Amino acid sequence: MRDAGQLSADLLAWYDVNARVLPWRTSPEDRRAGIRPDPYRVWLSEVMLQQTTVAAVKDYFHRFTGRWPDVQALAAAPDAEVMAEWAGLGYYARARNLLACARAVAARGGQFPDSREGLLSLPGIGPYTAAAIAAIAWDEPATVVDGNVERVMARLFRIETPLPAAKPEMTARAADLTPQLRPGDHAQAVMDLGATICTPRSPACGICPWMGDCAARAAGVQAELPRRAPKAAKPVRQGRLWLARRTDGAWLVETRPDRGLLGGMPGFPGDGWDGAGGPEPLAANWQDIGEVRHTFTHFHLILRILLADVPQEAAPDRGAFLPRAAFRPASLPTVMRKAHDLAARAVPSP
DNA sequence: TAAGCGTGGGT
DNA sequence: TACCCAAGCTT
Repeated sequence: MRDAGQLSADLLAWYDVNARVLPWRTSPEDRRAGIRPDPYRVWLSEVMLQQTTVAAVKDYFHRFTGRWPDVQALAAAPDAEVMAEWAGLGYYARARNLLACARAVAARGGQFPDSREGLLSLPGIGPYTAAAIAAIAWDEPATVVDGNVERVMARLFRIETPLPAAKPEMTARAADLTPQLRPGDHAQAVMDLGATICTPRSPACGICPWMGDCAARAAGVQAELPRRAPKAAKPVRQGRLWLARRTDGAWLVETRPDRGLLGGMPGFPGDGWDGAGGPEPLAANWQDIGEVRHTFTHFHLILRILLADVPQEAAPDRGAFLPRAAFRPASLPTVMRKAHDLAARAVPSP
């Protein structure tokens, strides 16, 4: 295999031609002119991209930056508005940490820390995101290791050790490859390579700039790497969700606890499936209108949906009625939106 | 350290 | 269909 300098040079040449055009990236002309991207946009995109596909992030990124163009604007936003804008993207702790981080940065004058250590101390910024900001926004020779980099390193160096045990070795290999020249472009180039050529299945080795260097390719095992420890089967949980609709069209909604599943998000009162539920929120003529199936990261969920039309003076024990004009299904987490959609189809609104 | 934490698209 | 997995972080 050639040395690290040759590998990085070929990768950067490939990237100069094949870099993906993404909303949070600067244009090729700006890159050639040495213009760095806005750290706020780099940070926001990196947090959104944690365990989330580029396709899913794009619209959210546009809405967030359109509404909150800088970190001070985001820091000043009400919690509920940010959570509502994040609804549907998942991993809602990210949104809570995003706001906490924005407010910490705003409190220090709106400047993100320029060191990896400083970035790591902020909420929601871990080893990957700190390195990504340092490399992409500051052009520091930080080594980013995400799922793409793990896969590329596993194949290039034929690392047979399963993840996550192999992560330290992959990090070390990736660090060896990180150049002093254009480290930010290098970091993005490895990720683009993993996303577009060195893909999980059917990698396009024939057009890979590292084809001749790849140990897994030489051995014909590229499609089998990286190996992973077997995953535990998802259990099935069952429970109920109560959807109370007032005669004026208001829905009974409660804000979930900050910690735990769907933390900080609005939802319909439930029981028996999330450890945060309770008894039915009010006495009513509940009608079982069907079930909602939803899969979370670590369990399958089957929910019976109970719907009731209740009088204007109904006084719930849990949650509060959200007026029709203020109720937007798009501001609910997906499982709750599914339940609402079922109810809206089941019985015509008053 | 390992579990908890969402969702949507691809195969 | 069922499974994989995606620019991970927190506790």
